[in-house]
Amino acid sequence: MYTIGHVARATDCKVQTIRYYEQIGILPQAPRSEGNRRLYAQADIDRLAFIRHARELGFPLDSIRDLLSLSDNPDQPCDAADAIACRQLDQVNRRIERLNALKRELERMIKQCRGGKISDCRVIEVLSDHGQCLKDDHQMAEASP
Amino acid sequence: MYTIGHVARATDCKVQTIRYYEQIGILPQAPRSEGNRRLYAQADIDRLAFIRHARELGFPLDSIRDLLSLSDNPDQPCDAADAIACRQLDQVNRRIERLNALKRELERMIKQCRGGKISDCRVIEVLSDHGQCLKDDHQMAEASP
DNA sequence: ACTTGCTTCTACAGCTACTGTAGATGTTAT
DNA sequence: ATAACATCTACAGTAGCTGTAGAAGCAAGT
Repeated sequence: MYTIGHVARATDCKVQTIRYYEQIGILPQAPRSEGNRRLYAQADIDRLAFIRHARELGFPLDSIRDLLSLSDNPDQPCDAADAIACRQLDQVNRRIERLNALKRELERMIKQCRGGKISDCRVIEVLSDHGQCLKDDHQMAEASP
Repeated sequence: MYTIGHVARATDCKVQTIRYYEQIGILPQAPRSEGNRRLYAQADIDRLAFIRHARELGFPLDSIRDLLSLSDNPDQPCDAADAIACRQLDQVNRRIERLNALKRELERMIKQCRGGKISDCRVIEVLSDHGQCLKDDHQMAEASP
């Protein structure tokens, strides 16, 4: 069993954040020692590491709750899990695409920079790209019944 | 020139959020109409779209400010821009890697699900992966089974 | 046993990045 | 001209932490 401080160090997460996660129910209530200290097992560390990574990737706690429900209830009806997984996969794919666009632009800039000058930075254009993700204003003419 | 409502619709961003961004200086003070309404140009829409995408990807406003400074000051010393771009590129690469790990696991689950049962969901393991990103505590103890 | 020093405890205030609401005023369609 | 809606300012509230205060637990050295 690990102390909260150990868990915090292992996951690069603030002690208060761990207590906060327990409070909002995304981490289980930790059992306590004689002296009322929280005690954690490896599984708790894994769960917390998962939460932290997902948060850093920009997932809101509600999505993370969803994802965790997949591993918390491995016996739930398959189509429910499938729906959650598909929805999340969709999100993940979109994120990867946009990150790749940003990555390419940053690389282009760095390369150009080595050559001497930047002067034309297109980071904005790269992520503000109207074609692939925005309002349906201009693409709803496609599929009407 | 566009109204704030138009900009909000074009970028899928709340009107109040736009005013908030102006207030904290990440968007410029918009010029006003006769009747005191804010007026925006296409460049503002692009900038805002960029900010929104970056936020969705989990970048804090401070990082976004940094990125925007690249396009705001295209004539700044190259090494400063280079440092910012490299730092951000690094972040981006790490995010992409982790998202790919999550993607693979979600795909595995969905595939398995189509086959009938999930029962072994490893989303947590996938993102809590101690080998590639966490504290160096047990990096060396890894060799023992 | 005592003291020093660190960790953990609860409780609560403060922060970032929004989001919602109230009440007044501007703009547009009928 | 009047209704309906958009925008204005100002401020309160929310999510997701983060910091601080003050008390209590615990481990090491004397």
